[in-house]
Amino acid sequence: METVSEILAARLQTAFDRVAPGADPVLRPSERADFQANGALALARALGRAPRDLAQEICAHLDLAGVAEVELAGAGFLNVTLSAGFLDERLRALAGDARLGVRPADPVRTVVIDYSAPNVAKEMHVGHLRSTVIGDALARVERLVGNRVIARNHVGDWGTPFGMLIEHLIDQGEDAGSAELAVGDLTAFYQDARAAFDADEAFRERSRARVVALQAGDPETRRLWRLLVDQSVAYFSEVYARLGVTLRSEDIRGESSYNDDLAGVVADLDALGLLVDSDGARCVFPPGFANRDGEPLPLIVQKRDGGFGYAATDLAAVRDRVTRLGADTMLYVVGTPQAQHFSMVFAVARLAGWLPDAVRCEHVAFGNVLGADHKMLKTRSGGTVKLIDLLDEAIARADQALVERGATGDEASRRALAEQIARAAIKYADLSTERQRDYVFDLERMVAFEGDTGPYLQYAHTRVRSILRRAGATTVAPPARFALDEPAERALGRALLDWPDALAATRASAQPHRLCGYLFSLAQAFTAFYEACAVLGAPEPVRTQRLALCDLTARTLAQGLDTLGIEAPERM
RNA sequence: GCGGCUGUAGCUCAGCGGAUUAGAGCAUCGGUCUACGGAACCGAGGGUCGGGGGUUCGAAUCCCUCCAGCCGCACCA
Repeated sequence: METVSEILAARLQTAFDRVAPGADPVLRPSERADFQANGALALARALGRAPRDLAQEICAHLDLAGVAEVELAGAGFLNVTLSAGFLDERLRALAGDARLGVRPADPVRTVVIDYSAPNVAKEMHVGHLRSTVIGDALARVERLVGNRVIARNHVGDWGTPFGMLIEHLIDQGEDAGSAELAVGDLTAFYQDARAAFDADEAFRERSRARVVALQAGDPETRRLWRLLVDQSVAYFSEVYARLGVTLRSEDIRGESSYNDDLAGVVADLDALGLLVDSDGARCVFPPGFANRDGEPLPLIVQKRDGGFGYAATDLAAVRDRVTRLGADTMLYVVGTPQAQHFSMVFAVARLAGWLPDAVRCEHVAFGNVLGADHKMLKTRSGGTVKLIDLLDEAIARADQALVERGATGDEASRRALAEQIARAAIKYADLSTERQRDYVFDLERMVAFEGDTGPYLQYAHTRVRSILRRAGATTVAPPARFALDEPAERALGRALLDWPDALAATRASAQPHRLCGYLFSLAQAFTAFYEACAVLGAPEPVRTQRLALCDLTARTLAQGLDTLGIEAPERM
């Protein structure tokens, strides 16, 4: 079904086109009405006319019969107030739509989302939290609209550290070593390897030789490497499961999976005449990038020693995703520090013709997670914070809160609920800020049930569900009409109709915090309605109408939370 | 030095070129209760939107400049 804003936009466009073809009506949500169209003001300047007169003229061409009332206000704003009949019609359509007004993508597009990207034999820490949580939310958003989503987990599984890691595995004994990795004690494993490397010249020598053997494809070395990778992947899968993240092991395409393509990337760049030899390194100099001395900045695809840089891997991945996967959109959910790197990689890919203009390719950058001191989040001893420790801490706090509030039921189900709340707390806190900013990690606030938090949204959902449970009906009959006589009813109805637009805004900007903001305002609209309007005790036909509003609210909240990767429990 | 990101209420954050009082949440203070979960709701106080210029009828929003913080700037990913 068409969304409310689409219907309005189309009608307004028609009117504006009559006055100035192609002029943007500048339709926006309004605090003074349901929507406002500000386009007349900008247009007035372009045409050298008086804004109010122009707005008046547009108004005369505007046909909103059966949709809304328009009022000319201020300097030339068009205030749009949706009519009761129109709201009724749209809500009845919404109530009968299993998709809650979200149109399936047509045509279906292929969206490749690169996210999470932990390193083999290294702990998953807070640095991976944002990529994992944001990427997974974006993947869910795309799936919801019906696009074909291909998740790519660009795991760090290659490079010089693996010589050292494999030698350490040998020293430790395969069984002991892999056991340590399997239980997720990756920090110790990596640090011990590092310590040996730093302390022992013989170990260093072996490590270097091991890297050579690995790259040469020595079978025994590859077997040991595979062991490291497999153990780590098993651990990652566990973390994803506990976090409620949809990444599967099939989504993993480690850096190593592009090894066979790297020589081809270099050769093709060379054939295209883009390759420049600089101090022995083979580089591409995309225009518009300068180093600290103002010289052109290279993207190094092949190092002086013949090894390939990560730029080569990223270029190979771009090519693979465009040509083999057929990507229409590619999102890279990677931290902000890599902005320049990605912008160079994309620029080179475009130069080489591997990235057609029609393919949207975007670095979905995000800021750091900070501690209470506003510095990068670290443990008290200064180490990195394990992702899983963060989750455990949140679970403990959520569980404690449940106990304090006298949660009933057995310990196992309470614990399960605490885990749902903890996931909601952590994910919502991460997703609800504009992603480019750094944000302060404060468990106390995140787990709180008050305010703009994940648990508050879950709670709002349980309250709606409670009403529906008491009503006893498994399916709520759509009313013959939504009267919406109470202001709180009307506000809730309006909020429900906005869901597809909120989703669209989230997609266009790759900003999950828009979805969070929408859900929070929906929850607030519901609680205001809840305070003002009795549902079960209301006389018919109001009761049926209000029950339908409750049903839509419950479905929208649950759907919205699910799209953020957050569960919506029935009770809490 | 060049480039990027950030700077909005005591704290954490929204804010789409617009309309008297720049919004939320938390915290503070004051209210609301026999409906359906008070883990709620309503209200109040609290802001030179980092500073200064400029464009505009109109700027937190666009442009310039300065300040502060973080990050990047050739063979680690």
